[in-house]
Amino acid sequence: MAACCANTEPAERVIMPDDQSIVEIIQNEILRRICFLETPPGTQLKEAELAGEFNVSRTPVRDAISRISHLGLVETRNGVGSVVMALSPEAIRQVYAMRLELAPLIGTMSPRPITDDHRRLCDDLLDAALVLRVGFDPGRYIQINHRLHGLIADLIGNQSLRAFWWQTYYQAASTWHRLGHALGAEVAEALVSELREVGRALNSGDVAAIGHIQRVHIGYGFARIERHILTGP
Amino acid sequence: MAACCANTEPAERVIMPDDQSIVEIIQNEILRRICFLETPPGTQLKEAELAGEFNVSRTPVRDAISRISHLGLVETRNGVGSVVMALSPEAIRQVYAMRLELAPLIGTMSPRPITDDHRRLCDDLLDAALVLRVGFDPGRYIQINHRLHGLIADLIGNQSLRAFWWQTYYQAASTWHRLGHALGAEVAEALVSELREVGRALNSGDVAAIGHIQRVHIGYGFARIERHILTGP
DNA sequence: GACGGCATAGCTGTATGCAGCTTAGTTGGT
DNA sequence: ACCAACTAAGCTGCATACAGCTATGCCGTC
Repeated sequence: MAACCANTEPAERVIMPDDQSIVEIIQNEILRRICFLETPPGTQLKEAELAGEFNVSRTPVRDAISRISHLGLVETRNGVGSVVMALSPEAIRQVYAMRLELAPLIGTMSPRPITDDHRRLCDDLLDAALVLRVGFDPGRYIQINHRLHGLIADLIGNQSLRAFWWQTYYQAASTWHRLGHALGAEVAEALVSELREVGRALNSGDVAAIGHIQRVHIGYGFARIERHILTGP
Repeated sequence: MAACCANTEPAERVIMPDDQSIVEIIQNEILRRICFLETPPGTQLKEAELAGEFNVSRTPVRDAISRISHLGLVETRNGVGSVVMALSPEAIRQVYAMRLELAPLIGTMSPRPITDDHRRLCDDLLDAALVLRVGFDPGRYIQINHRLHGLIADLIGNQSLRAFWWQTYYQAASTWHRLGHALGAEVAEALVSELREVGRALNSGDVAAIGHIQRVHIGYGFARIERHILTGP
């Protein structure tokens, strides 16, 4: 569980002995808000404001924003501010193309062992998703997706792959979470299917299967995005 | 040529209209020094010292170091300093495993067109490598390798893949450049072979071939590292 | 009424000061 | 001679002040 090469990883360990610095806390919180659509594209991330919220000075906030700038989700311009950006349709396509390639590698590149915790979490998420199918709630949908992503990322043994998996997740999340608001029933149904398949693979102890399940459902998600959002290049 | 998702990319365009900030300049310079072994593992990166060198305050230097911290090549500890780290043998293995998977994708994920500039550069590099074969010079070896990497990265059309390609390059470079010092003749010979094959592929206009050539030679390089450096886990 | 220039408010970029932490060296005691 | 505690130096982490840039709204002019 080395911390190396795992910047964008929220490090939400079971026991969190406060070993992450203030900058990392702020960084992860900003990322979470972006992919949870709490700060949708167009929102200004004012350093002074965030500084007041976290009871720190502008310095750590500035550092946090600077660290996540490489994801392309935030653009900072001098004299103007840091604004949350929606990735261009072409960028989204490239991110998804990358995720389609990375997914099958989850099971082939030294995956980590499946534990009962993983199975339990998957069951819980499935229950939550079933509730979602009846009455859709965008916030809960995003949260379930997020925790499912964390579950799968936890099975990735290769540090580089795990870091890339998180990076592309954050880049893609904002866009297709926005889609969830539009067509709740469809994505809820898809999420239930995905969780059922993942649960089956977990019970079989087959991490490779999970990788391919991801590959399949990322493809479905991308098709939905292409259909409903992406119009221009 | 969007700047999105391309943090670790040195942006050494033909015309560099000074559009990169001071932080980015310092960031790229630090990374260059690390992978050129000018600041070998164990070296302390003192903020005040670098600040004096670039005629700025500690703030931008601090930001630059913070931005590259996610690569695992620098570890900053409070009260101690920022020290250049050698990746653990296991981390190196994982980075190489990742590069072996990424390489074939260069040709399949919307590669960019080959131009005469690419062919000319490859010829120049081959000439330089031939000279190297007679009298080996670690510094020149590293530089040729670096420019070859830049050439290949320039053929990658997918922004995510290009960013990952750069990230894993920096992570791997320091280690196998260290190896170059030890066995000059062998790596020089390998570099000549690689450049000849890349040149042939460029003349055929076959970017996919270049991806597979990379895959092959990364495998060779990794085997050399396993043989000569990696001993512990 | 419309347009151009200007002033002003607000943000980021940078410099600097200070507090806290770590380590190495030193000094005193046993 | 050895060990322990202490002291001082040096570094990072954070806070704050200021300079520079940008956008917006206002006012004067045509």
